Amino acid sequence: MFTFDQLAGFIAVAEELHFGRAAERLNMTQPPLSRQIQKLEKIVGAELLERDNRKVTLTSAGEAFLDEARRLMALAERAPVTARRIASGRSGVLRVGFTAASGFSILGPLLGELAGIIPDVDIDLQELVTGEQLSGLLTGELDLGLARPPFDSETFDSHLLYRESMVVAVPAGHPLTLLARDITAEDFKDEPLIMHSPTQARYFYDLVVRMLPIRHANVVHTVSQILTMVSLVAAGRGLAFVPHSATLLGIKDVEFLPLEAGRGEEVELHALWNRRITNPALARLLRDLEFAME
Amino acid sequence: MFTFDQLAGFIAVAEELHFGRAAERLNMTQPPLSRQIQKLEKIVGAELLERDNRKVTLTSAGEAFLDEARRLMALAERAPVTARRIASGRSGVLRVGFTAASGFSILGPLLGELAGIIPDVDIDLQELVTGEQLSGLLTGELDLGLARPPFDSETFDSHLLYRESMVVAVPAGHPLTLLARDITAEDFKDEPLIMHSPTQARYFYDLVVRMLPIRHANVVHTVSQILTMVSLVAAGRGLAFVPHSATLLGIKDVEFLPLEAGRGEEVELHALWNRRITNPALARLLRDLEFAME
DNA sequence: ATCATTTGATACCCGGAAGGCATCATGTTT
DNA sequence: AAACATGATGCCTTCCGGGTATCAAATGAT
Repeated sequence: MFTFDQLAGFIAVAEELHFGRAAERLNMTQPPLSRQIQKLEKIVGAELLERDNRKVTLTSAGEAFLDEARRLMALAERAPVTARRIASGRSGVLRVGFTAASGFSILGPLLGELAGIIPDVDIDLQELVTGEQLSGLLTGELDLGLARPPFDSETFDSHLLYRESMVVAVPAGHPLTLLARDITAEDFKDEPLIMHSPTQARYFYDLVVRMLPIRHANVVHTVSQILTMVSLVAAGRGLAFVPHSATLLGIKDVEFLPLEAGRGEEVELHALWNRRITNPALARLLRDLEFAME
Repeated sequence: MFTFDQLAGFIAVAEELHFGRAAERLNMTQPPLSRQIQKLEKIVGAELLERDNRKVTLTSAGEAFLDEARRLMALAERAPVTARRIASGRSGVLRVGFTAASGFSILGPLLGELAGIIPDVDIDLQELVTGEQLSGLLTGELDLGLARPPFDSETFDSHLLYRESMVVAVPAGHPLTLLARDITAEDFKDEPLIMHSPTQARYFYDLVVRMLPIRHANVVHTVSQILTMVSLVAAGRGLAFVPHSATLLGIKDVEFLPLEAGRGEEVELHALWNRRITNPALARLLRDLEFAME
């Protein structure tokens, strides 16, 4: 394999068409340059220059090789620059997981903010439930998650993004929508309930269980995605407790009713990340966010 | 400037993630390899590998640099070949990028056509996704691409080669294969979907998103190569939307189902090239093609 | 025709870089 | 705690690349 010095030498000679001047340009003397080119030609296996003891010309193979040589040099000069940019967090890829619910509320503004702080970093978005985000953060497939508690604060660091209240999704025209007052637990006694999955959406499940004594009899479905829940409500399969941002989904034939004051616990959405940060772009983001918060 | 040996050393270590094995592969001992990498890191100005006294991992800067290093090595290996070809009297080399999907349909006939128009030009084929082809065309590493929209028509000129319809790839014996009718969007409601990468395979991604109401919930993988998608389908990981030519891949345990008429949008394959043409062989090809089309 | 000039190639020498061997340092496993 | 695994370091030797001096061939002026 040839060396970069040989390429640089060849480029210089090809441009000057004169060994002496090329050598001067390269801050060396002519003899080693001559040998460099000879060696290069031997490695390439083709004559690149025609020496005619009075002038130097490029062969057609030499012209083609000059192209390649320039390309190689340009690439070789750029490579460390990009590597340094990534190491400093100024560019690269940030893999962000988000839950369906957050996608309809905070994700847009958050992306705008990210674009302000790390504009050269590509954001790779993946919609995942909290559990998937946690395992993604552990394996390093994900850099940042937008998810709900609980998660292990030993391994994950986090920042509270916002709280929102829970509301009840009911099919349009349902008797409860006619109530003049806020909803209470009593109102659900005989209503079929679409429940959160205790494994996939543990946070909501625990929350709802805490809010009202469940009557398992009435649980008609257990699902993990808010969107799915609301769709089922729209289809008249029952009621569901969903975070307020679900109202932004724009699903037809569903109404959202506020819960009795005090009973409507609030749910949280956190930005969270693995404490063992490996992605410089994330390190930079967090550092700049710290500054912004103080 | 670093040397090709350092690049080769880095690539070996990055692939083996083990200095000893990498050294063995390079027919050298471990100590000089360690120093080689250290020197390379010093030159690049960034940590490329994380040594943890038990295992070696790539930093994100290292990942990016690995990419560049591979490109450099590939380019460096190809350069002498093209030079020799030209020196041996053939009039040039045309470097053609193609997508895996096009490789199974149009590539064969196209090569025949090229051989008719520019018989003395060697064709250098590389399988690349659309995004890689575009960057290759920009840097001049590629002369001609066979790829799908979108691309910037300011910098690239193109010619539509053909259209084909999309089909659904399902694991053999899947319930949907028993359906007597064509598939509709409703049929996927609860099916895991193997999705195209929004960055690497933007065209397909946009198309599929357009075809069926976003149900991110069911996306199990995002991949960029059609072949990978079909393999994942074969492995029973889910369904996938692929162009009709994927049926030619001959992968076992996959069936392809047509989409409901009207819903199955057609996808396009274009031949495209950089408007700033530098390769005379490409100029000749295009000129002769113009003649043929008139 | 001869000789000075130009320009790339060759001969020879020297310093530094890269590889090999032996060994160290550190973390893991039994 | 001892053996093991694995990357880093120290030291020696070899070889490659650059420098100086010189050669070789072609040109052109007298």
